Amino acid sequence: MSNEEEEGSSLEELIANRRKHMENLKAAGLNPWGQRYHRDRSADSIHQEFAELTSEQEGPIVSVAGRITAHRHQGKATFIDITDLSGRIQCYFRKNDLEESYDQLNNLDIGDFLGVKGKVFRTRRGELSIHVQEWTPLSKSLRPPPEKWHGLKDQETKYRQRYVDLLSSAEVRNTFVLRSRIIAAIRTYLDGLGFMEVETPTMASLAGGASARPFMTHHNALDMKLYMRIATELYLKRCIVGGLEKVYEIGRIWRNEGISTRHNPEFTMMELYEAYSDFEGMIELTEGIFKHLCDNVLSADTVEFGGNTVNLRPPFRRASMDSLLREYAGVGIHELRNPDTCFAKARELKLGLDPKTTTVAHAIDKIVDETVLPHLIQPTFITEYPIELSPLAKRKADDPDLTDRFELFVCGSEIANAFSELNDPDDQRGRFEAQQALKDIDEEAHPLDEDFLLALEHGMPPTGGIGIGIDRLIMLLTGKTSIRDILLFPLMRPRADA
RNA sequence: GGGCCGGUAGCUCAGUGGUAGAGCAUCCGACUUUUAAUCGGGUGGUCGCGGGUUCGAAUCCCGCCCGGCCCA
Repeated sequence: MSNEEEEGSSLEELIANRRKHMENLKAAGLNPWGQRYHRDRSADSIHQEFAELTSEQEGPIVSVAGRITAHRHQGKATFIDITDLSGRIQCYFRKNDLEESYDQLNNLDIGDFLGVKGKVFRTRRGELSIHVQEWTPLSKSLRPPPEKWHGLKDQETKYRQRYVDLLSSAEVRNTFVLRSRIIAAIRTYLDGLGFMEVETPTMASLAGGASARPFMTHHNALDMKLYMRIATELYLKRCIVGGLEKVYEIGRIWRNEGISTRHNPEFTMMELYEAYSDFEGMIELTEGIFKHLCDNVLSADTVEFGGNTVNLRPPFRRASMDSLLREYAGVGIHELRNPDTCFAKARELKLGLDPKTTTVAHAIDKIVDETVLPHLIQPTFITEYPIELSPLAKRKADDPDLTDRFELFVCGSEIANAFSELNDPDDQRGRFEAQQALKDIDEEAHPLDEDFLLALEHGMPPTGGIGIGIDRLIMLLTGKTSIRDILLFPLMRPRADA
């Protein structure tokens, strides 16, 4: 042909082309950046509603809006696929019907937003479509989307530019829709049980309630050091002291640790406290949540995760840490609480732990990780944690070296952690002090929280509490083995040249 | 922090020492029920960045950046 301009397909030229189309639309009196648009159907609802429509029949006039995901120009007829969050619908444009506006279709590009109005019909080839009578540009996409068939594969771009990942993949969109539904279902379930959702500080002068390194920040006006929270536990228990009885919080937690397929520095935790309950009550509650999710979100009892089929329909297996250690490590929990036995076992397992820089609690944790967890594919409550690992949990009545606590593991991954809450302020002070004694070798030791002890001295009823790692749970329910695939915008190093 | 793998056109990928390729997208042309539309013709590259070896480097060597997987 004889175009005077240099035509090319470098990114700059692709953008220039789209800008030219934008100008052409403006010149034709069409606004490429659109206005509010009334749509009376979603793409999927049309497929639902007119599933039985035959090629001989004619449906009503409908209006839909979405992104152009395919463009099949065929002389005096054009097919354009419009995709919205619900799905895709094909739109059919004829020159006879549209007169001069038909020619303006040339100025639409894949990726643009478009509103259409027309009659529902079924094509010769059997595809339900909209015979367009009116179309309205809603927004221009000045940059080209990923390839239509293979989509976006590059992991780095998928994470750095998640919007591109989302707009080019219904599967990715569905993962995040499912994430939202899971969290909504948990709220619905807890609200139905009479729990109230509360909000506690994400920044405070102390970061307690868990073993982790916090992020630090600074408040200018007060000129004070602040920590980002690593758990919600100690504030939620203050709520129980105050008589709120049944509280939960679904909120962001920050832990200053490495990044891996299971760790992002900020993540979401659900913590819940119920007065007059205990860890047994938390088992019932956990199983209730899973049952609710199976029935209302998954509509299934099993999920595929990392090559395993996991049955999430309660009840789940319960096993004490002692029995599991005896079975898989050949040593009981009471023996392991002895530092000599513990580090001898660690050496035997080649865990590379140095007694001078490692606490017994950490060593026991590692031994369990190494020997027991790989065997726990199906949901399993590990119960009766030793006191060293559980500085905020109530002692077992018949064995004060153990606690009324459990953790729920699925596919070797911790999903929940719960216990009967320690409400004896003197015992709690002792536990905090024991943590302080470890500070030299364990920088993640719990800080001593005087204000929390003051609260306990006012009296906290017997209470059951639980924390559920929402991201881990969502990984499990969506079958994603990397946390980055269920976080919209995972933390990335900045690009040097971008 | 360590090991392995990867970074080439807007996207998906070939190319392992001798003139940078394909498909899709894009541009031009044909085509009034197509659908990964089809057919014909074009355009498009700092081969992640920086050094080195070589007559010659996307390719070999060294360093760095970013990402993935595994390990600690």
